[in-house]
Amino acid sequence: MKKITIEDVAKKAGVSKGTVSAVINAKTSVKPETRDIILKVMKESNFRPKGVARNLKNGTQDKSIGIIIKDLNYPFYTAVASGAKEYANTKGYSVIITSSDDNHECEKKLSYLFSTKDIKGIIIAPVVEGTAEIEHLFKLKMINYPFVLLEDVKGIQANVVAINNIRAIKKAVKYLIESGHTKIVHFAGPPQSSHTQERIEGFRHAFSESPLIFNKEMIVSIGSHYDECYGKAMKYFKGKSRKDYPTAVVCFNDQQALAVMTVLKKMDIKVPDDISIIGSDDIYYAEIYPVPLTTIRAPQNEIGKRAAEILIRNIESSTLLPPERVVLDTEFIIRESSRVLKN
Amino acid sequence: MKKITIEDVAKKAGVSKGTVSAVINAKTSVKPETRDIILKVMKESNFRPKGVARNLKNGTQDKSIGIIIKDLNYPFYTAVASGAKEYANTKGYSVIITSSDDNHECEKKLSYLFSTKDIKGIIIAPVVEGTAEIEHLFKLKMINYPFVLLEDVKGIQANVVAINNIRAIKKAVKYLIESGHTKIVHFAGPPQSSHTQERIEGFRHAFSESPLIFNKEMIVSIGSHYDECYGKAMKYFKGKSRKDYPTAVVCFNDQQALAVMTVLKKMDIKVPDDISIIGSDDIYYAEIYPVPLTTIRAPQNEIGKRAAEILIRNIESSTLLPPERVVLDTEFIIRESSRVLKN
DNA sequence: TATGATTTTTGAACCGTTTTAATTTCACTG
DNA sequence: CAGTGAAATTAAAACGGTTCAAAAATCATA
Repeated sequence: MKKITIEDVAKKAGVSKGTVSAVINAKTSVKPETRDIILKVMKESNFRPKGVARNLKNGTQDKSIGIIIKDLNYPFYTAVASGAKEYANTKGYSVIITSSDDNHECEKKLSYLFSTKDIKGIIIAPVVEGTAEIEHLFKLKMINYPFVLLEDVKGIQANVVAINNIRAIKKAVKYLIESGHTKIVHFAGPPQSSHTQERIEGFRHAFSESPLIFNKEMIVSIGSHYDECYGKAMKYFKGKSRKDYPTAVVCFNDQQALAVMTVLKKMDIKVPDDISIIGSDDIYYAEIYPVPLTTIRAPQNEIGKRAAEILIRNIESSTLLPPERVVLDTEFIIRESSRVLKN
Repeated sequence: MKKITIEDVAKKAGVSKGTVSAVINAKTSVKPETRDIILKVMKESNFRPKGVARNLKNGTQDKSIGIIIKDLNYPFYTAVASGAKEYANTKGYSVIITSSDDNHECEKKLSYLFSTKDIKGIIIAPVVEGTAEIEHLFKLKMINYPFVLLEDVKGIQANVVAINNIRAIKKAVKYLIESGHTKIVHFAGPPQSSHTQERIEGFRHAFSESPLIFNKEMIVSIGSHYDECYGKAMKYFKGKSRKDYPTAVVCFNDQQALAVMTVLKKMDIKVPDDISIIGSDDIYYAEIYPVPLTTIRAPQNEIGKRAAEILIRNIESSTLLPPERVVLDTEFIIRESSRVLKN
C-alpha cells in the first residue's frame, strides 16, 4: 500500500515525470494522445499529486490566514470570523476557520495544523479554562509564526485583541441601579469559562460602587447551552414565589438571555414589565427577537478586523514586531427587554 | 527582500542546517549554548520555517478535510459544518471551514487552496447561480482529489449529498391546503439562488395536485437578508387591505420567516391567529422563538455527516470510487406559528 | 595522557513535485 | 532527401526542510 508518486505514473505511462507534470498543470504542450494515456494511468492508479511537493518548488503564492474559534454555532464567533475575513480579503488573504470546541487538545492540534500547512498566521480564541496550557503558543513563538489572541492568556506575551468584559457588565448593572432596580440577579455562564469569572467580577464591582450591597445569592449558575439554560432557569423561577422574583436579570450572553426569555414567556412572566432582561454580545438574533434584547454589544466584526489587521501586519513584516494589545470597548444597547422602574 | 531559509540561519549562527533543524524540533541533543545562539539568530532574522518543506520529507501525518460553505453567519451552514466535523473527528480528521460567500471566484480559489495545501478532500456547498462554472471541479477530478457536493451541479458527475427541496415544500403546502387554507403565498428568496427556483417549483407543484389553482401573485420575492426581508415584507403588507391578506405564508427559509414575524408583530398582525407562517431549515433560533416556528426541517447535521462519510471513504480508498448520490428527506415540523383553519 | 564512552555536530541523502535547458521527433520546404 | 523550425519530450536541477549514520568534540576515568 505504498504511496504512489508522479514517478510511478510516468513509468507506467512510459514517459518522463516532466510530461506527467505538464498534463497535471494543463500545459498545452502535450500531444493529445500522450495526454490521454497519462490521464488514463492516473485514473487507474488513483494518483493524487501531493500538494506539499507542488508548493515547494515555487513557494505557494496564495495567501491565507486561519482563525480558531471556540464554537461554530454561536453567532458571536462567526461574526468575529466574518469581520476578520472581510478585512483579510481586502488584503488578498483567504480565511480558514476551525473550532476548538473550547478544548485544549484541539486548539493545540489545530495550531500545529495551521503552522504546518503554510497558512501564514492564525487568530486564536484561546481556551483558558483550568491551568492554561501554552506550550503550543511558545512553539509558535519560537518559529516566529504570527498569531493574535482574542483573550489574554497568562504567562505569554503576544498580540491580543480583547474586550473589556468587566467594564462592560458594570455599565449594564449601573444602568439598572440608576433605573431604580434593586433586586438584580446575574445568571452566570459555564463555571470554568474565564468570561464567566470576569462577568461575575464586574457585576460585583458595580455594586461596590453603589449604595446597594452585593450578596452571593445574586449569582446564579445557569450555563450557556440552551437545554441547560432552559432547565435551570425554569427551576429557578419555579422555586420562588412571584414576589421574590428579581426585577432584573443580567445574563451571561444573548443566547442564554433568549433561553431565559422563552422560559419567562412560558411562565407568563412579562418582559420587561415584570422582569428586565439584559443580554451580552448582541448577536444577530437578539435584535430580531419580538422583544428586542437590551444587551451589551461587543463589536464583533471590529474584533475580527483588528485582529486580522495586526496579524497581517506581522505576516508582512520582515522584522519581528513587538506584541500589540488592543482592548475594545463595548456599547450598551437599550432595547425593549429592559425598563426604567418608577419607584 | 529574499526569503530566508534554514541555511541562512545556519550560516549566520555558524552551525549546520541539521543543528538548526534540531532546535526547531526541540530535540534534546543540542547543547544549550548552541541552542541559544541559534534561537537568537532566528529571532533576529525573523526566520519562519516553511511548513511546506517541513512536511515533504515525512509526509504529513495529520489528517484534515475542508468544507466550503456559502454563508458563515447562517446557522444552517454552520450546523452542516458541525455535523461534518463531528463525524470526521471520530475518524481522526480535523475539519477546516471557509465561506465562498456564494461567489464563484471565491469557491474556485478556495477549492484550489485546499487541494494545494495537503488537505485530503473537500465538501462543497456549490455556488450554482447563473451559468454554472465548473472547470475547477473538473480540475479536482483530474487530480483525483476527493470532494462531495451539497447540491447537484449540472454537467458534472460527482458525489452529492442533497435534500429534496421540491418534495419538502410540497409537504408544507399540502399541509396548509388540507388545513383549510386557501389564501397561501410564498415569500421567495434571492432570485438567482437555485433553492429559490426549486422552492417555487415545489410550491407550484403542490397546487397542481390540489383543487386550488396557482397564480403568479402567490409568489412574492422577498429575499433572505434581514433588512431586505423586513423592508419588502413591510411594504407587502402595507400595500394590502387587511381582508386581502393571505392566511398563510410559506417562507424561503427560517431567517426570512423570523424577519417576517417581526414585521407582523410590529403591525400587530397575530401569528398564527391571523396568519400562519412556515419556515424552512429549522435553524436553532426557530425553536427558541417565542412563537416557535413551524418549519420544514432539513437534517443539517446529517447532511454534514453523510458528506463527511462519503468523503473520507473516498480519501481512504486506494482505488477510484464511483460517485455516490444521497438525497435526504426533510421533516415537516409543526409548531406554533401555523394553525388549522376551521372553515 | 591515553582511552573509551558519551554528547554534539555535521553533511549527504531524501521527500515529490515543477522548471528549465537540452534533446528528440516531426512536418515541411526547397 | 538534407535542412529547418516548431512541437513534444526528457533529464537534471531546484525547492527548503528532516533524517540519520558517521565524524568530531567533549568528558570521565584510569
